[in-house]
Amino acid sequence: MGNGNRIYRLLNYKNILVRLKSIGFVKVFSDNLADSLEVSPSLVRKDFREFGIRGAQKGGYQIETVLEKINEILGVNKKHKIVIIGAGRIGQALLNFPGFKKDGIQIIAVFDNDPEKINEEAEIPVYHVKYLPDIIRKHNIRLAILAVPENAALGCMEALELLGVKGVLNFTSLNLKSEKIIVNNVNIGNELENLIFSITNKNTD
Amino acid sequence: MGNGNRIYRLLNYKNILVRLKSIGFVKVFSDNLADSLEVSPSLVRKDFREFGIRGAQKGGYQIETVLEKINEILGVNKKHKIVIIGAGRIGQALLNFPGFKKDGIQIIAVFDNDPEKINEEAEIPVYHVKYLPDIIRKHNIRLAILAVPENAALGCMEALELLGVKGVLNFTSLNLKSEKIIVNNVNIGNELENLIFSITNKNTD
DNA sequence: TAGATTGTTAATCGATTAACAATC
DNA sequence: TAGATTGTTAATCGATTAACAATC
Repeated sequence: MGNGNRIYRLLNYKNILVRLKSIGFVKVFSDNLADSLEVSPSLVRKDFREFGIRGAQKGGYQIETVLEKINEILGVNKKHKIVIIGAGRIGQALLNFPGFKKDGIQIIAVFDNDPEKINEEAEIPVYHVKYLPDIIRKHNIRLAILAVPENAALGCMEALELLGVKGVLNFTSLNLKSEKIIVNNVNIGNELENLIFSITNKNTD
Repeated sequence: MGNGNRIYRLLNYKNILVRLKSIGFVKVFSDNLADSLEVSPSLVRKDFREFGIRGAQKGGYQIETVLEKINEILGVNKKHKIVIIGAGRIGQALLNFPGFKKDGIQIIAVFDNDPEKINEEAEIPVYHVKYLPDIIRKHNIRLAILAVPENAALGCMEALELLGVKGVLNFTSLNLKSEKIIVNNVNIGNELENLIFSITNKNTD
């Protein structure tokens, strides 16, 4: 945990600020952001101070400045090359996911072990998984998205560890951990079950 | 927040217990689960007590009993009928998502406004979105998965509110809120950016 | 019995909020 | 100036852990 939630808040601030900017806003107050994210204004100011984002005592925060700083903090100013492992439905959905098309994110290749899925001539090529080491080394790739069937997940993780990959976004239902790789587990099944719990136990006030 | 994290832990306990059961285990100790989830044994015991799951002072917890209780708490013993709005790549990936095939989850229909995507004869039919009200009322549906383009998200939410839907699992990049509906926002772009932050700022200890 | 594990209370820890002086 | 907002400290709140009596 630590300041884990802070980063998610930062991402939310960013989304709001991008929208505000697009409708011509220039300044924003901690109060506005607090309302929108349902936290206290103190927390917004504290978050900003934590990352060295400074406001003006009277004029609030300059949206442009805050956005630049947030992008710098998040590291999205730099190019990030990623690969997707698994060209099944989830892999393909992620390949075309609009949220990955922005910022510095560049999908280099997709991998699968099904010959039918291979397409080395595509704009973003789909290679057989046996070429994974070559491509990762050639492009010095540090990030991988894992969208394979559950029974292939551990094997992929081992390969990625050996190849020196630094981060994995894991869409399999296996809760993966690694000493060498930072893993972010996205468990869609759990998200649905959590929602089911919430509507079942909703406090009807 | 509140006990929000507690439910996610419960889902993780469940996943571990299912695996333990499948390899023939009968009992489990708070210590084992604590190691696996990287929390303290006290917390495991506290979580269980909170939901009325009792162990034996010497013999730990009966896996079968705990699983039944967890499923009861999560409400997955009951049938849950859901619809998916949006038959694009994400919608289709979710339609075939293995994690949704289990438990009491039943996907009734998919909706889209693109005539090319309509397929009313499929095993899980894809209807034009104009039939959304009919189907929701007919099947008394309380859960919807939102997988539409960003610009259609707010309109869908309004419709779902009017139709009395109780919960929405939102895959659009818009952070949705509602007075009437419990919304669980799954922002895949944010998850990737969070991972990028983590590998950029990793403390190399 | 001795040993081990639960159930539960008290202590700790960290995150969030309230409050307010500084200042534009 | 008066009013409003930041920056920051102290207070609060809640979640987690430590500790240990109860007990099998």
